[in-house]
Amino acid sequence: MKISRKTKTLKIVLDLFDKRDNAYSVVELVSIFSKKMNKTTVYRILDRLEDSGLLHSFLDKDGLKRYAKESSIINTSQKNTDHPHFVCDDCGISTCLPLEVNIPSIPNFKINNSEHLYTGQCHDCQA
Amino acid sequence: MKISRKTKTLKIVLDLFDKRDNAYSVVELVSIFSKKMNKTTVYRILDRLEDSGLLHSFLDKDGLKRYAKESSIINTSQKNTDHPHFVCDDCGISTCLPLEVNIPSIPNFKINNSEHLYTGQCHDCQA
DNA sequence: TTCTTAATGCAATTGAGTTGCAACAATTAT
DNA sequence: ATAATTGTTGCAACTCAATTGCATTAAGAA
Repeated sequence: MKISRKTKTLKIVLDLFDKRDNAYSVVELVSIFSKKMNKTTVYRILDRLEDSGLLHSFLDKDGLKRYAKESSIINTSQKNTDHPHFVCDDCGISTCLPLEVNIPSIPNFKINNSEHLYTGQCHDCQA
Repeated sequence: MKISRKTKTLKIVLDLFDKRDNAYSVVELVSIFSKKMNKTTVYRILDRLEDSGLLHSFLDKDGLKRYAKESSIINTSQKNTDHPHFVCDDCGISTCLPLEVNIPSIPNFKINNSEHLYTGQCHDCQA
């Protein structure tokens, strides 16, 4: 799928992701944009942006969906979704980690996809 | 927390995990036991079993909580929760993978916990 | 400027998971 | 063995992220 119409709301969402490389939960985004667009619209725009390859998503420890720019990982020859993600237990900030993910080969299992989530403290939250 | 009372429903749940080493989603378990106990009871028993260290849990790709025996990983000197999990895209079967998980050290990040989820085809579902 | 249809807003709905509370039953004390 | 204690269960209601149907709006093409 491609983005067929550059609407006002779409630009607002893209602006945020252009400013920062963090990953945002949908809940956060709905709240951030609550005065500017409907919650359903947020969900649908994120969906579209993921389909079109501009964003990617993952689930955090609470099962909440988080989105980040597809390009927000620095070094990547690999498939972009296959990098680990980090979520700070304290402040909730969430980022893509510029790390290689090596998919193990396991007898009798054909692995198509992997998700790697790390949690802990980010730089600012370490005493 | 410890299991203080060995109730009938608790035994029913334990029996299932004793029989098979797979990981089950709570939704599956609620369905499996629907004639024998209330859905809330299933949730609470699983909670208790995890607290007491007999089960561990993780979230699958759909954000559904899955439980498996704490001992269902074969070789382990490491902390039990830190092994990868596999969920078959086709049949949904889910298992713990007997693999080492090496937690990377990343400047400015203190990592306390990691979750690793692989999806693809299990042995039976590969053509 | 008009037409086509993608995109939006709103309200209602779904589904996993949680909570309050009265009733029940596993263990402990008598 | 019986009664008292309190952990456990069932039920109904609820929370909250996410989805859906439908009428309305607006972006881009004709």
